[in-house]
Amino acid sequence: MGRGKVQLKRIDDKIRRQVTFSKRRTGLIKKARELSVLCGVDVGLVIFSPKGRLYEFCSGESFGKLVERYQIHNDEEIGASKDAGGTDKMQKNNSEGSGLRTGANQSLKMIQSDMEAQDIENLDIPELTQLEEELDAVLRRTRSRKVATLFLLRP
Amino acid sequence: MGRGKVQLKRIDDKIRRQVTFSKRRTGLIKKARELSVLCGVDVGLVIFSPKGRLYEFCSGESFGKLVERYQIHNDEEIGASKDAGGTDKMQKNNSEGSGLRTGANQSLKMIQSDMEAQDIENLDIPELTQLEEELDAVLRRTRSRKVATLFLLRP
DNA sequence: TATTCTATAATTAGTGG
DNA sequence: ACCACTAATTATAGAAT
Repeated sequence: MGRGKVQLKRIDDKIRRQVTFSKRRTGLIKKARELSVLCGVDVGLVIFSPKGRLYEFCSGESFGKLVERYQIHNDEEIGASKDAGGTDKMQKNNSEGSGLRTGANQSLKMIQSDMEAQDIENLDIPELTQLEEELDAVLRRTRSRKVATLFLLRP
Repeated sequence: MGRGKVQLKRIDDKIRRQVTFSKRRTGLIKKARELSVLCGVDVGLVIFSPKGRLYEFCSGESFGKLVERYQIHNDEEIGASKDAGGTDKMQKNNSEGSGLRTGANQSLKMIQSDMEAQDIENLDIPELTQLEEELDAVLRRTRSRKVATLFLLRP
């Protein structure tokens, strides 16, 4: 799917391999999501990068739950619904000229510095779990605020 | 990809849904294999059909092996989440005896203080949007790290 | 229900920023 | 390492089997 045909073997060139990894990983996750939505099925997908970083997609329940189901799949299955995926965005910068008001953007700055710190790499499971929950909560709050602002505080 | 455009919602017609499931499932597994081969990465994929049938793909070692490892850790570290069964937990034990290591939990503390601050209430739309994206990214990273840890850091 | 045909939609390899 | 572009490959919706 592109200018050249694809050979089913490991791409030698490191750069090209990384680029392909990035593109195809995104595409694969997208297709996993489409399958789960279009057909109403549960899909779990994990991708380990060469450096041990993990990318995952999971429709509905958590990956852990899916794994549990995997173990008992010979018996029967249950149904559930939720959403876990997301699009890959990760842009940074716009540090100063963004028109951010001081005082009000403390949260934002905290998150930014948090993202730059590599501390996450050193957290253990309980810490990661707790952080996950907290982030999830903050994200919900942020989205709520956003929607509320959009609907209620129009100029 | 076909005679008609695709709408990202569950296909109503049972027959069409099943046909699509069959085709896309095949395609998804093929693409998972291509990604793993082309880029030399490990990929695990599980698909539960509505009727409980399981389809899977796994590069390298079997998915079952990964699942076993996952389960071991799941029992050890977060076995408590089993009895709850729900998605919403939100306990806030973060005192100090929680076993959090100083240094490594900088991120966590930042988020915690962030949550306590009410600054989010004062952000405008662009700020909220940016914060939303950053949180989404951090959350994704956190979950990735968590699963990666579960899979890779066996004792 | 799965597979084949094939016109068309979707993905992506190569390229440049 | 990510974004946009575009040509070309690949996947697949619909129909038929």
